Amino acid sequence: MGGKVLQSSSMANLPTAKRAAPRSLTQFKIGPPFSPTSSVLPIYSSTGARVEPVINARSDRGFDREDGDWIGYKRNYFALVASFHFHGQSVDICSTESFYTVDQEGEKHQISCFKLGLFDYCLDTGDTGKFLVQHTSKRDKGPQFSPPVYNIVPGQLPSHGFMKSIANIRNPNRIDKCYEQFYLTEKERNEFESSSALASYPEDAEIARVARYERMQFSTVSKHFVLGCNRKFKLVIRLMCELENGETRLLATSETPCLNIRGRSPMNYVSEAPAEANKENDFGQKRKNAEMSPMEYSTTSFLVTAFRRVQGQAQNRFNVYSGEHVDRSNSRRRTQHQISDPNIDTALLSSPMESSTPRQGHIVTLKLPVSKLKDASFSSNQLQEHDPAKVKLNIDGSPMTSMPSTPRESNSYGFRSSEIDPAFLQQDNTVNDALEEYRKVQQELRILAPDQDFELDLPVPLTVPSTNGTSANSSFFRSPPASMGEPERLCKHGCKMKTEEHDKQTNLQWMNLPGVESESTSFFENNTDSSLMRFRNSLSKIKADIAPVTGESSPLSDFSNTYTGPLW
DNA sequence: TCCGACACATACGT
DNA sequence: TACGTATGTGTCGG
Repeated sequence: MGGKVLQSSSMANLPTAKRAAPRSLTQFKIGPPFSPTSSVLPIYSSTGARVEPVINARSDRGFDREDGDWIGYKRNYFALVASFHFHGQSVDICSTESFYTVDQEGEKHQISCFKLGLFDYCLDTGDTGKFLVQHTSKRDKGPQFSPPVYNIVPGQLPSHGFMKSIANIRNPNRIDKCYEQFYLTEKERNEFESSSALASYPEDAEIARVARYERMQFSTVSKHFVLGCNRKFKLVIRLMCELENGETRLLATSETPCLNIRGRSPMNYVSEAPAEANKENDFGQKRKNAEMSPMEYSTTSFLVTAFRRVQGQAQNRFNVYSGEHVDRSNSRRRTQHQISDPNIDTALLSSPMESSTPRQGHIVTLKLPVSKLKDASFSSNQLQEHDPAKVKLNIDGSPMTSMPSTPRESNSYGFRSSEIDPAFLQQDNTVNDALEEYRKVQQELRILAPDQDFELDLPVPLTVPSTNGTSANSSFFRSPPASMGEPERLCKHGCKMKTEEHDKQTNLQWMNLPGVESESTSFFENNTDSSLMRFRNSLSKIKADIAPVTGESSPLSDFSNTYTGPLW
């Protein structure tokens, strides 16, 4: 691990997964960085209709629930899958439809390609893109990469059970087949309408349906990882697009709740009795259960630009979000374990200057350079809340992942809809209710204050098409191209042995594994995404501002009671 | 105290 | 069932 330079373009030592021809890093390089005030841009189809992106993501390995906190270990791997789709649209929309966006200046830009990436965000320092590394299966002996940024089309998130079942496959045939679930085949990517988005995707780069991140670690190499001071993170999925001019823009983000990343130091166990932490070797590193535990965090395209206009609170983005993610995601743990209150915990850990814990204060104060002390002091009482609008997109992404990977609904290899994450399939009702509510309220706002611009960005996670989608007949769901030929069947000694019948049997057994059936992946248990709650709260504020002016009662008064179901 | 490097144990795929 | 591999983590030393 240590001492190795992060590689972004090498394909050496990767597993025997099916891969596209090597390509240059520049094809994956993110374009110019955002200006600090840039924000999430809307997406429109060629007809001018607004389409709402929904990000679905889940961690299948590497994080544990402990005393109400999410815990990860720097030494251990974590895994994550992410996909996106457009609300109410088929996942094959990119083969028939094109998209454009409109920037802050009102300028229209054609979208040539969608991209999706995984980024880290350090709540203690506000740093992003500095800590994640991806290993190959060779671990210390292999190279390390920055997490890749995928060229991606809409897709369906595979279930935890499915991901579990393919976590360690080594059979080349299975790997090949698996690869075809996660990436468009040659045939699929060649079947599109000339005016569609898919026509403008890079020809020489893979196109993913689902972004798969395996063997990920929070790097211990980073110089920024100072003495356990930076240990609270969020993982952020960003849906981006590449414009015709080559620039990259942000379209939506989804993030985890606060993750407490433990290193090997006893400092990372401050919420435990020191003696307890030191009982275990290597400073309390706990042996982890080998069972993969799922962790879900769906969603969000959100924004608050409207509130700036309506309420005149230009800085409200931060205020609106501040603390809310943390509070909501940890609401239950707070009542049960005060010591694990993320804010209290953070105050101790990230405030060396004010810490009442001699060990921490002593260590950090001694070793932190002045500049770092200055940086650390800001987080004495609160974390640096992640602001998706203030991201830097000039972070290189490795073009490679360690494994190929995602299931389609059904194909010639027998993948079934049960391998799609059930949570992904259950979003419709909740989200449709929210969407209807949103439209209703927006209409009200226009009536109440016609001279105001109430162009609210929809913050709700949106849904997959349930019945009217064309997935079943989509070119995205066809068999892999014959040109790929029949994979050579070899035994472990390299002999061509397996018969076709044997292969079928093997695949059937694989598909019938108990773990393959979908299981609950409700990781954040309806608390994951606070964007809808924020949205509703903010609408209420708008209502409160407007209602007195108009002096009329409004259905808006009942907004908070309109929808009482789970938000996500 | 941190962390790279190596070693070992165990689970799992074939 | 043997074998090889992936991964969690124990340990040493700089």
